[in-house]
Amino acid sequence: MSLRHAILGLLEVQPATGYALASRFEQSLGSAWHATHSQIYPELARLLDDGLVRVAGEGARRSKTYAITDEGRAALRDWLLESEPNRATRSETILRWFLLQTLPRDQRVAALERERASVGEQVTELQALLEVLADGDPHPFAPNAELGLRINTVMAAWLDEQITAARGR
Amino acid sequence: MSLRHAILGLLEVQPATGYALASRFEQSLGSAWHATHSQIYPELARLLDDGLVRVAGEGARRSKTYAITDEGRAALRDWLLESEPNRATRSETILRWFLLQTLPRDQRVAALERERASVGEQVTELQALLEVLADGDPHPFAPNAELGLRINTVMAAWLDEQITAARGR
DNA sequence: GATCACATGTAATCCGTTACATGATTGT
DNA sequence: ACAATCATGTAACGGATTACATGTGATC
Repeated sequence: MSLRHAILGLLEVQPATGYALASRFEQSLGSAWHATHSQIYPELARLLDDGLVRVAGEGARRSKTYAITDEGRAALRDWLLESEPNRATRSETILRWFLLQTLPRDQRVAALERERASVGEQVTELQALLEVLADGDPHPFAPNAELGLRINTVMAAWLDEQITAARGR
Repeated sequence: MSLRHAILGLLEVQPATGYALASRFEQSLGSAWHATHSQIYPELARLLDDGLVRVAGEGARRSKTYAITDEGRAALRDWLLESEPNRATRSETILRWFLLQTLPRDQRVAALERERASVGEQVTELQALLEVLADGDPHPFAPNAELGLRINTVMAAWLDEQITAARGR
């Protein structure tokens, strides 16, 4: 149940509304896990039911701000330290790259070049994000962007090599 | 529908039984996509229904060997070249690493060290696999292991830095 | 007054995991 | 005989995506 713990982690940093969680998900955890409001709201209701979060305040536009409880903190800690990690990863992007190797040379080169451009954009975005983060006060999830940037950098280098290899025949 | 195209990609390399596909999934595509026989068999039935694969032969133990059809090749090519890629990634491992930053220092260091050991093992396995692949005749999916190795290497370096940073306070 | 961003929910469908269930062949 | 591996399937459940649906507050 990763969604549950991702939400607890975000709330541990700071209380938030469901809506705010949806955006922070993308900003902070986007390169590792993804969720939209239609998953987040029902899960918040379940977390409330289980006493792992509480409603810390209600604001404008019927908004409810949720905060993690001590029980929630214990559940997060337990998951991080006691549970057996699931090491599986899922990346449709990388699956595509692998399957491109079944295509004829010219089609493969063209597709690899499009992928390379896309990863280049990703790298640029992450570099910009890191500069913003370097200015503001230190954010607990700042290292996430750094890891994302480095992974994207090796992916770009791999694509470059694949392009060179596919062209050079 | 990534599963469908992953199967088509594996069959494009070589015809196989559902059982063989399940093992090749792990070997060749494991670091990008994961599937077990309970997904593979029903999907093969659907692919057969849609004319994207055919039964190329039946062998011992009621086994059926499937091969990709021209229609299947066209569907794979279309997906790779014409469809909008889904760039989302999902890694419970990296999510964990991010959430570890919510833990107190000593617990965080211990957990990071366990993660570091696990990535170290992964790196060793991939290096061994690459040596095996370097011997045999060139396999279309050999570059996959190389990318996996490089990503794991930057992850190991990142963990090392996190450990140093967490200790040094 | 219109539009945009904030804000919350549900329903239908699809995909993935885990568990159940069975049988054939090979090697010891 | 027995165990391991090969081989194929189904069922139940849970998680994720997409679509539907509605309302509030701020800004132009």
